[in-house]
Amino acid sequence: MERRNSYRTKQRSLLLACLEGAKDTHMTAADVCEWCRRQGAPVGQSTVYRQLERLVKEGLVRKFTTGDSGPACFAYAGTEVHAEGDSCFHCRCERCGKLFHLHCRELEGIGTHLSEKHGFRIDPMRTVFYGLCDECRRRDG
Amino acid sequence: MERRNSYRTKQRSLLLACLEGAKDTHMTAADVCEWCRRQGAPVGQSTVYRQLERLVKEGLVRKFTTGDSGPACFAYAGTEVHAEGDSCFHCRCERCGKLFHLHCRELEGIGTHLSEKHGFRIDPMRTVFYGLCDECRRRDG
DNA sequence: TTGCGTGCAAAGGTTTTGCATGGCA
DNA sequence: TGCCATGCAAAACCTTTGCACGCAA
Repeated sequence: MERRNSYRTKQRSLLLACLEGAKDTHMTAADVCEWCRRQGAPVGQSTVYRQLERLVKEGLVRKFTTGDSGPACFAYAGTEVHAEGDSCFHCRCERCGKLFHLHCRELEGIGTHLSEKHGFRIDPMRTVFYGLCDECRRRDG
Repeated sequence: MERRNSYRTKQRSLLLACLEGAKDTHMTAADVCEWCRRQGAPVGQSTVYRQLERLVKEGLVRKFTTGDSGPACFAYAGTEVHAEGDSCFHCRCERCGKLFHLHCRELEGIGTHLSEKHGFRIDPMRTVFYGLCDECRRRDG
């Protein structure tokens, strides 16, 4: 297998640094774009999309498609939080649209439970819990 | 609790009939639009989107996303009334597309857990678990 | 030098929104 | 009659693509 497409450009490093520096969150393509701009090194959005796609293919970054019609989220893969096989689940608030991620033993149990009792192997990367976040619940009831 | 937003319009019935008549498939908003047109009763796309959204909220219809950046899919969820607080979860196989209903004490616990420990009130109506079903797992690995 | 990567702009496709009209209760 | 729903068109949104230029190897 030949090693193609492997130029190490400034932009690529920048994107990787961006996501690596935000290990406990996830960012949309737009977030990444914005972050680069603020660093004083703007990166074209096509490049952002293309590099992110490549990084996902290479396994350095994980992509979450959240189910609603919002943008996809990306997270650095080289951490505990979003590591392979790890059960990091996401919650989307239907009111404010915010996306939270949850890392919790108890929730990991549901994966096991689903698998053992229902024969269903859940994909945490694709699964998003919809509901109402604490903040919105307090504010609006 | 007042009963708002409950006009029974032709369009609403039509959309419901469309999805009910395609129980074993899923349709995109465009598909539904097209179906209505062929029935000789075209429905505006805004209406399709707005009604589908409402039907999803009411629990009569389920909404899915395909993972790639394609359109969302909708499927009839059944006539059974999902009472408030009822934890009927749905699983969708990403391989074969099949939809499973899960009614299970253990899973009900996650609602409580999310609420108590994470301040997140889950909406089972809207939440879908994505993953791999038993059948596909056996067949394809 | 070679060819991949970049960036701009434009296209593409899906979903949402504003507003006047029409229909249900 | 009083709302709510509809429908058109336009906007908003996210993502992809074409193409010329720039940069890494």
